Amino acid sequence: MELDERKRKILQAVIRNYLETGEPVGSRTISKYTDLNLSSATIRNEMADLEEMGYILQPHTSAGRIPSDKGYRFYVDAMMQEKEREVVEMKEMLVQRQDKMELLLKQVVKVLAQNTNYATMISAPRPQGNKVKFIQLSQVDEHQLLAVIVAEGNVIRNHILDVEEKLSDEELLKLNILLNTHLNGLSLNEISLGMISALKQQAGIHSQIINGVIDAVAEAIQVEEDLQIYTSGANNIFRYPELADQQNARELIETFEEKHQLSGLLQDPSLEESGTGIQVYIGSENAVSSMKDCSVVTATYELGEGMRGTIGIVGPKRMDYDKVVGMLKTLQSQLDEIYKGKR
Amino acid sequence: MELDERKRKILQAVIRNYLETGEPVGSRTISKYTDLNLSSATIRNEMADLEEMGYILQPHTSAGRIPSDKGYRFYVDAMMQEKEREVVEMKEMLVQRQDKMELLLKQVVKVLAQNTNYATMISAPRPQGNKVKFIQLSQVDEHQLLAVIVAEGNVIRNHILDVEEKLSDEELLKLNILLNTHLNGLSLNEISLGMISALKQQAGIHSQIINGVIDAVAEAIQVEEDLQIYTSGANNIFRYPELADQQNARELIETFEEKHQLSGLLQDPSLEESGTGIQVYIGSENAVSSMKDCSVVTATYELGEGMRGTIGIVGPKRMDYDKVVGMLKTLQSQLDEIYKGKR
DNA sequence: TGTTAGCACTCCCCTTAATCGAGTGCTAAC
DNA sequence: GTTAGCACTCGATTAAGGGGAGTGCTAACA
Repeated sequence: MELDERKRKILQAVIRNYLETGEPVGSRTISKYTDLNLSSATIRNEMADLEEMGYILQPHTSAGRIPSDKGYRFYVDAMMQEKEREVVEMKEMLVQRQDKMELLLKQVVKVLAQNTNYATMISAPRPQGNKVKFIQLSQVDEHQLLAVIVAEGNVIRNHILDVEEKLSDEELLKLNILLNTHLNGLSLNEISLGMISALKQQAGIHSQIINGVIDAVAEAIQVEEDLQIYTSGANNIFRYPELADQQNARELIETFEEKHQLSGLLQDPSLEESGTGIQVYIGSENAVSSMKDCSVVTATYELGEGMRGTIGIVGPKRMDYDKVVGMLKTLQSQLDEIYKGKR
Repeated sequence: MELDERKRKILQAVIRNYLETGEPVGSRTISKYTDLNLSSATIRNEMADLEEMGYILQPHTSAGRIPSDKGYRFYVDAMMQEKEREVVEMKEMLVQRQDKMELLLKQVVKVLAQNTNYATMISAPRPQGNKVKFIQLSQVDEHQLLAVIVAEGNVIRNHILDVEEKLSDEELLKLNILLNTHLNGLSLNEISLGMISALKQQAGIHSQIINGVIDAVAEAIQVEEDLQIYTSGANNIFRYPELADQQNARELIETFEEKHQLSGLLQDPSLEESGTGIQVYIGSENAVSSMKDCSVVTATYELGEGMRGTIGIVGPKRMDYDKVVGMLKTLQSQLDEIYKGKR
């Protein structure tokens, strides 16, 4: 059987309607809803076909139809094609551009959650380069040294080191030069144990300090395995009865609290796959079991210097894909602008 | 009417039983539960008295009794007195002492949530001192300066500044000395506009940089109004039917997502009030409306150098106060030890 | 005077039955 | 190919009824 124009229209009408109401939709509704001027009986025939083809299904006999995952998939694919052009102007919510990355990300998910009424999540952009760019040791007070390590992508890490006694300015300068000349431009793999012991030797009595610095360096430039994830609006799931029953709600909330479960969805930022970096997972298409009744829309964003992260929206399968995709697109460009404006 | 020994015992039995089961408890149960050797009829008489006195109440006629807020209050107060002595050894979960404060706090709430099956929260210790301790400007690359500000309590803030052109080492040194001599030891109030313009004048062509530094300083030493709050185990509320209905659950989850609502509970760390720094809010005793059916136990902890934060547990009114208070006490001492071990 | 047994009564909760109605599939006519 | 009509299905909602836990009260007992 083929999915002709009329079937497509009916399918779309069913989905649209279901997106709005959350209730199974019957033939009579469609008959009035569309401009096809067909009677409910005809619609019924077509719907029976659509069901046979797997695009829609009945929760039980003599209920209306709801879209199947396959149906949603059809709808999303169709919509995405249209979406390719427009990048709407989004509200000026991000206007006060925060310098702190963390605050920015938190704000983004929050605003997004408020505007969409879905649960949202974002992974912090992870630097691709992970080389030491700059190291600075300073004496903070009698017994404390401050080590600042700047890695590529301006990832900064501070580390307080305890020392027995105050270093003189010359000693400090020497150590700084020593560290910078040897470590700058190196990645984690390139720092060998041999090099470290050589450093220690040159540092003489301050070899202990080298240890502390190396630790800090390692921490700064290693690609963090568990990416930072921020979430917001998890409570929105209560808006959707089909997600809000005890068991389900609890699992979902837990997933959002234990953010590591989300990393699977937010990892792998491959801008290539679809041209826009936007992907839609419907129902069991995503691997997180607690989200098997949800849809997840993710978008890869870029924050300059090849720093990439992923932003995601989790909602019911009947989510307003149209709006969500639009928002994510806007956000992508906004984030880009923020980065540009920032420096 | 007076709360004699027997009444007290019965009240305690009612509460204990209710804590376990979550069901209203009847006279017959108490008659067997306690070692008073009284018939259910006698218990009934006493219970009627207790109800009249406001310690317990009936959800509806011909149901058992449940503790009122006043009843809980009695129970908690009585228990706290006993509790004053013991500080149990807690599991060695915090053994791998984290250097990063953030990680430590996250770990603490998580472990606590897992062990208690309640929702938990913690506020990061806020420094009392808020004076500049040390400032360091460094050239990171051609067009970027790194400003590091260390405030008292070793609160460190980094700030990347853009500059037109590279500064020479002498210039940098001059600026560093300028900044440190003028700003060290000052609090936010003590940095006047006059001082800033004087600084700018002395900085000459680099006055723009001063602006950036001042911004960073302000950010570093201002007492953060909204304290950092970490939470965990909010999903645990689903374990308790009396909290888990749609409306309630949603509000609670939201409260835990929007952490700022929690700050009221975690602010004001006054170790003085009760000797242990542990406080219990029952039902509407706490100000957060979504928690009117919950009890909240908070404990002030100290992480050295007068840095104080608060840790809190939110659960049903029938929470296991005994266990919770014990845990919090242990935690207090553990955190203290961690701090000591750390430096 | 305090304690207890007994009993009628209350009221929630659970189960079962009945009704309702939206929506279907099928058939026959247009 | 489309439509009207109709019997049918089945979840949802409502109603009724029995069961039972627990109470308050009274009267008897130590």
